[in-house]
Amino acid sequence: MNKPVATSTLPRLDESLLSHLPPFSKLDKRQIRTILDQATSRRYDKGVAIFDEGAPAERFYMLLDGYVRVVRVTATGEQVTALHIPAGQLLGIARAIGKEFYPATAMTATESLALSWPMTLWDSFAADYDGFATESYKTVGNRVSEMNNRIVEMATQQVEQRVANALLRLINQTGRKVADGIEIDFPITRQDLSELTATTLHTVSRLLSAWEKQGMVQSKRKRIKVCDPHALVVLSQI
Amino acid sequence: MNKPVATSTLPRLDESLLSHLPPFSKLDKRQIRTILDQATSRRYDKGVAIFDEGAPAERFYMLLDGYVRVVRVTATGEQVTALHIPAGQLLGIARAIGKEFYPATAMTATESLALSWPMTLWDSFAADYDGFATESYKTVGNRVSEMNNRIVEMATQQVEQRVANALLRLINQTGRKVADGIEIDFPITRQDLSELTATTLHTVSRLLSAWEKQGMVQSKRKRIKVCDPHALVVLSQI
DNA sequence: TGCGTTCTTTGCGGCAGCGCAAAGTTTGCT
DNA sequence: AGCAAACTTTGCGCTGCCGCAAAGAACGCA
Repeated sequence: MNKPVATSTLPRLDESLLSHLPPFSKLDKRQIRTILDQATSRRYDKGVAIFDEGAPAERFYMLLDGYVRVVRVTATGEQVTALHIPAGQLLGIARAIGKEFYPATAMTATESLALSWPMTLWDSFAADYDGFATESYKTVGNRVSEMNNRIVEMATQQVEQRVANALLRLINQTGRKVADGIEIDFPITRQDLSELTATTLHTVSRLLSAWEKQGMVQSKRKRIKVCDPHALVVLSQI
Repeated sequence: MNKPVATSTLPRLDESLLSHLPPFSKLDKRQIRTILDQATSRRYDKGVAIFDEGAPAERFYMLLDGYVRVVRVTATGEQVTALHIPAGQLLGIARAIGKEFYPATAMTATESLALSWPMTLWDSFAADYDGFATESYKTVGNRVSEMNNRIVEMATQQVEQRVANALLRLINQTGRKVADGIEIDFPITRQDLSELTATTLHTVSRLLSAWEKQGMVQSKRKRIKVCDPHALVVLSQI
């Protein structure tokens, strides 16, 4: 779990970075300027931790580019991915749920770019900026819903259905239209998918092979393209 | 899913009902009086829904007595219990996570008593009463943590360990010391336990039988007593 | 007290998916 | 180009757990 090397406050962040994102979309230029001037911008390599589970929640983040996996590690060292977070969302908002320590590790799934602020600014943002608190709580709400869904899924569905669901969620969140299908637009391994669906990389590999034979997906190393989303939906709803 | 019959505002609610509960503990007598005067008190039979998944989130609740299961029902009618909520906690606080509809069904596990307020009061409570909002968010945070734990558990542990964990959680939350062990102080069936741990009542029954033979638990109809919690801890951590 | 309902126990067969193993493929590095 | 590391595929045997079934035990009600 190697930390990123350099912290850099870019000379001048453009206001358009934030102005269209929900937690900030109600603010005027001057407010956004202020917020940006307080922010630290940092680039992260792929596969590094933005913050670690259990560490003091000293900063909160806005993911500007890339994808982040929210991961928990078990006593025996296995990783379980709780969520995928796409660009444009807040991250590490422990303060919004009254936590002083990060409850999970945030790991970049691709090279990523994020702004961050000291957690001490959280309360002033919430107080000063209209809609900021509300939108943050909505973010929490969405994640709660997603976790809820995953619990139900894992409790009631078979591996094949869970993997189908995970793929569908991924192409919904982060899908990119290509020639003959929708591709997950970041590198994702069989291992990653297995950690998302509580199975093994072997089983995922077998499933993808089978689906490929049926023309539902196409995959190569770290790339998965869904050709027939509808077939997956059908599969997932058995 | 039969609804409770009678709504009754009791003649005079005692302030001590709320004064020691975290979301209200920082308030003075006059404030609590005001809050109580706005509250509706209602008794619920065992096994009824306090509110239903998907319904407009029109009220929020404080569970004064009893136990509530937070349940989601799948397309095929199976029930999955996401959480158990003991007395003394807020319930149905959809507003705290920016939701307009209840994300799950709250079902009483025992006869219960709850106060409730119209959701329109949520914002004024948050604005007027010191600590109310913060404590509510902490409640959300704790539930997020618990859900997270359940996801990890279901992803990595075997049935035996999950059931052991569920029992331990139940005796921690709602355990009552008795002669030679700790008893879960509300009626819980094998079926209930299986819905908590994503398995079948048969498997739960078999496990309890086996554990009883080893002297770790004692159980009768709807009652489970843990005699050797430590042994369960050991089991759950394999 | 007797009867229906709800809950629990136990046996048995089957199979989904895991664990292990080994070989094949792609990528990055020097 | 050549090698190591990372990722993927596939086969095979095993087993934990489910599904089905059926009987037994406890409770609630008339």
